[in-house]
Amino acid sequence: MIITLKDGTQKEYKEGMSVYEIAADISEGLARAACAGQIDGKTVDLRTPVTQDCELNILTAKDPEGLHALRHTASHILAQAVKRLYPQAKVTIGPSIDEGFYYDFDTDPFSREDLDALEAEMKKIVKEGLEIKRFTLPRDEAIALMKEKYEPFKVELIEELPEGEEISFYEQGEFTDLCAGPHLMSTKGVKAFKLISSSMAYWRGDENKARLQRIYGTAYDNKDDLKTHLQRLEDAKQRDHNKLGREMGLFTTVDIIGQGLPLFTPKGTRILMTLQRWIEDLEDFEWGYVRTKTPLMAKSDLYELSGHWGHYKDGMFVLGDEELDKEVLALRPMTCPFQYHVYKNFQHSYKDMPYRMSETSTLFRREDSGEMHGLTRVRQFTISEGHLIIRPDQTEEELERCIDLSNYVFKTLGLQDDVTYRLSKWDPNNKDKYEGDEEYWNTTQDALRRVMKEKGLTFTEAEGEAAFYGPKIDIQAKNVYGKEDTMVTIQLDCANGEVFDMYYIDEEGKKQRPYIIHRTSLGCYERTLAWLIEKYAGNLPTWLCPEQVRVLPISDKYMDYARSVGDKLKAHGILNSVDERAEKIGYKIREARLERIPYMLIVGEKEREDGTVSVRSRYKGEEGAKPIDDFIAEISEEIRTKEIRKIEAQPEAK
RNA sequence: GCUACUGUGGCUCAGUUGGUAGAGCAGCUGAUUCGUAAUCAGCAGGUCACCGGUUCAAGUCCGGUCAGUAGCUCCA
Repeated sequence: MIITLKDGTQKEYKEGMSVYEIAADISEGLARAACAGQIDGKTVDLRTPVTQDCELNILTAKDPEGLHALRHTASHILAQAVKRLYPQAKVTIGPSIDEGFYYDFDTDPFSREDLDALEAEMKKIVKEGLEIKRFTLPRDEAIALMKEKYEPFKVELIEELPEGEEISFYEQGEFTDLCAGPHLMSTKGVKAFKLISSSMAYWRGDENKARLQRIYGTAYDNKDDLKTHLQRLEDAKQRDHNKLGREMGLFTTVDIIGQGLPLFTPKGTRILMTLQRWIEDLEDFEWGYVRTKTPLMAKSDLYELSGHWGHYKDGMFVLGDEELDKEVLALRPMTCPFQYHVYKNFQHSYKDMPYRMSETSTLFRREDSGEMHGLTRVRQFTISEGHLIIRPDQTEEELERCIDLSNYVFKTLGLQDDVTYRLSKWDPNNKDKYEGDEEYWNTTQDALRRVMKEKGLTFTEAEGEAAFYGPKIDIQAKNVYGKEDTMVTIQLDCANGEVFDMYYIDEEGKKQRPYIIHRTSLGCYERTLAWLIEKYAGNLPTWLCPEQVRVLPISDKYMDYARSVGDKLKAHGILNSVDERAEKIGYKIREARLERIPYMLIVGEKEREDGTVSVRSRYKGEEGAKPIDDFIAEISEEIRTKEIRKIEAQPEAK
């Protein structure tokens, strides 16, 4: 058979040679580095026999799939170490993930000391250089083997495999695990690894099932990559908005006020207001929205009609007792039905459509106590909410415009490269959670999919992530720890027009049902602020800074001039303060840098005489003296265009 | 909500086997009036998250509550 390698060279081999044998034939070094193979684009185990002409690629830890195999092997080594130190522990599953691997065990919780001991045991196993052997068994024998080893979770997994499926096992020394592979040839290939943390996880992600102990780790084929990875985790902690945002004095939380209820300081509020004013003006003046202001609470009757009472009551703050009180109110977890009633207040013609409503909307959601995190998951938050009441024929055009708007917003904030798109679908196996039938969901999901394809977006599809009334386009972003959050959501809803008896008058004077698009443009302000802090490590673009310029007089002889500079900046709408303290100029500069002020204007005798300011910026460092009006013109332009400038002179970390 | 860990002045931390709180930074006051990454001195600030228990004695031990962190589950 003829094998075509990655570089295009062709070689002839005897039929049935394994991927590993071919790698060994190419070079010893390649065989040593090999983690997996790829036959005609399909990732395979190194032990896989090659039976016909094909394109063969030997994957090493430099390839993502190769690294996955290595980490998967690392997870098996972990499992083996756990079985050695805790023979009563039951193994479950242990896949590789983007950042490393994990393995879930049914056993007692692990402490950090336990993890260190396991790490030491893993090092031993790696050093033992155990050969990893693969074998397959028919179903009953596979079950028998796992029963013999008292591994009930594995038995359950095998029982669920479809009839006739090849059931493979990997064996290394005394440890055998049910596994589809691929794996390295020997445990010694896992050259650098670290156990990161342990925590609880539910068997099959179901909170009613067994509680397992999950150990997270990461692994590489060399120590340098591991070191880089661990360093990156450290650096990420420094950018964590929950730490940095507090350090910068943007927000705080107070025990006695409650969980998930952040307080914004004047500085933090300034940033939020800058964002909010920008979004409101953008929507109202450029994107054809009308603004509403609707109540923060409503009678339970409203939520009963909207379906939230049935689907979401546990997530709402309910005021009053249904049993005792005549009237029960609830704080709103969304704005939908409120805006529907604004629409219903007027009779609309087909010519008025689309009717695009927007609201800077504060919402309340009773998140479980373990769910809160910094500014990204809170109980009270404000979003750039909006509902577009549209004719069905306008669906695609309006969906596209919603995507365009949020793309424009992200681009302006410099965040467009960090987002991924997701089509959030219903779960056909869990119909109770959703309103509407199969046909409704297929039609609406198809519409969203079509729009995303037309926009040329790459996106993933996720079952069970839809709203109960319709599917969503979710725009996702990751925080510094790699955890994903929804930043913007665009939802198609063809059902609530009927539920709320909304209509418009068509060309023939007849009533027609509109469709509804639920959408955000920037999403949640708190969450966006968190994202910005992490993205820019606190060094926000000038237009978003709560203090854009600080005026630093050399001594208080020049204080009057400094104040006049400050006033002049203020008159031009430039946020600034004058440092009036009797401190050395070097000290004042240091303070301003630590506070991440983009521009410092230093004024003294020379400046007072010739009407200039000495500019020091975080972008260019020392910029020299220039006329104050020139500086104002420059910074005004930067703010007006919302320019994102790359910071060259990094402020010193504390 | 679940599991583990954590909780000392605004921030970062110290506090030995339980003997009754300490530093740096920030703050305030005074002095210094200064040319580009920390001027000097002094002062003030804590019922050691909260509640209860053990003890002659608890920041230190035990229980509960609240809050924080990671992960799980959830996120209309």
